[in-house]
Amino acid sequence: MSRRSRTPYVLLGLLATESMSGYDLKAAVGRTVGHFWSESYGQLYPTLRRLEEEGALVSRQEDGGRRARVVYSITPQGREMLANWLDRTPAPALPRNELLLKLFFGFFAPPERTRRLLEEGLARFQTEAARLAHIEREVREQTPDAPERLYWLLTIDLGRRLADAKIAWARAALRRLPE
Amino acid sequence: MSRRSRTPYVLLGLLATESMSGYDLKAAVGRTVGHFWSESYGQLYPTLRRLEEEGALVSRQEDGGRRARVVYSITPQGREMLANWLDRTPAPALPRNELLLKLFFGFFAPPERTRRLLEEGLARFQTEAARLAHIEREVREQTPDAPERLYWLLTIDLGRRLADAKIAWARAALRRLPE
DNA sequence: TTAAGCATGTAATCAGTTACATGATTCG
DNA sequence: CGAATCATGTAACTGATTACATGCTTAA
Repeated sequence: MSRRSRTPYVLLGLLATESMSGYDLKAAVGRTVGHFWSESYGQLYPTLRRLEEEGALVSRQEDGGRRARVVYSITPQGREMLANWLDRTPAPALPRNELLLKLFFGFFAPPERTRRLLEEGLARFQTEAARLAHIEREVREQTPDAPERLYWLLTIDLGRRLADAKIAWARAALRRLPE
Repeated sequence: MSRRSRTPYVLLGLLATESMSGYDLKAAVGRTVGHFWSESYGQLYPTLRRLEEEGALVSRQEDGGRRARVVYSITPQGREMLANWLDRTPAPALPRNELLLKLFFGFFAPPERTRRLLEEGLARFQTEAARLAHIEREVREQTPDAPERLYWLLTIDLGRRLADAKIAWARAALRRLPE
């Protein structure tokens, strides 16, 4: 079910706070929702065009010194489309975790290989935890009065808890592994 | 990177323990790796055929009473293919979490809607935690001597820790939400 | 008899990534 | 001057789901 793309809503959501170009949007996705979402140009630009055709966005050329950019702004219809999507309960995503898949079949690999799998995972989880801690500090310091801030912090909080849980798990798993 | 399908390896991995039909494999995926992986018939059957063409699997017809089934067994080449995949470090998956996406844009929805989002999430996380606890009991009771058991339990352990972290987060988030 | 489960498969469709193409501007 | 960054896009490909098609067997 729900094989509908969510790309339109990511773009509408970000543009609901601030007008931006496609290029800016790509960067904004990475900066703001990057720890739980991603978008590629190949989806982004065609979606922007489609949303404008549907009246959810309007664009204006902007050329000040640098290369001409196309800045998109959300329309009332766009806000309605966003609100409509927010009102629907998200379908649970089909899970896909390749690390766990390899671990599950770990019996068929040399033990030291599985050990390394977990060690590499642990390193990634630690990097992720540090990154989220950094982002949280930034949000707390740099946007003390943004009304969206609570929601941003809540998503970061889950990210941190999940990263911490993965770190604790990887450490425990390494202790339980043979050799 | 790594847009290669992992379907072949899921099938090889399951068949490395026990020969099965495509129908059985679909059920086995749900039963064993279902909490972090999924496969559809549309991927499964063509992949089985391809793997047999490549010499990684062999099939035999089996008709005992019920409808004829095609049972697949892994070959030495298949085991090598599996080992080869296990030896490679998995690429980190691009994250996609629709619940967090909706929460991130929660400022643009009525507060009670965001509250419900979290309540529904909490309910799902609790169901998931209970399901994993049940699976763990089953594995501990029913397969006390399977050599793969440690690896199965490790994947379940992460699932439980993540579910618990999500539950704690959702409760805390509900307390921080306005209204 | 009829519904549920066993069993295998294909066609249509789509979402999404990657690689490629192009060119301006800015900074070291 | 060259590299990095700004900026916008398209084409090719493929992974994957969903819906559909078919028909047998078994138990209520």
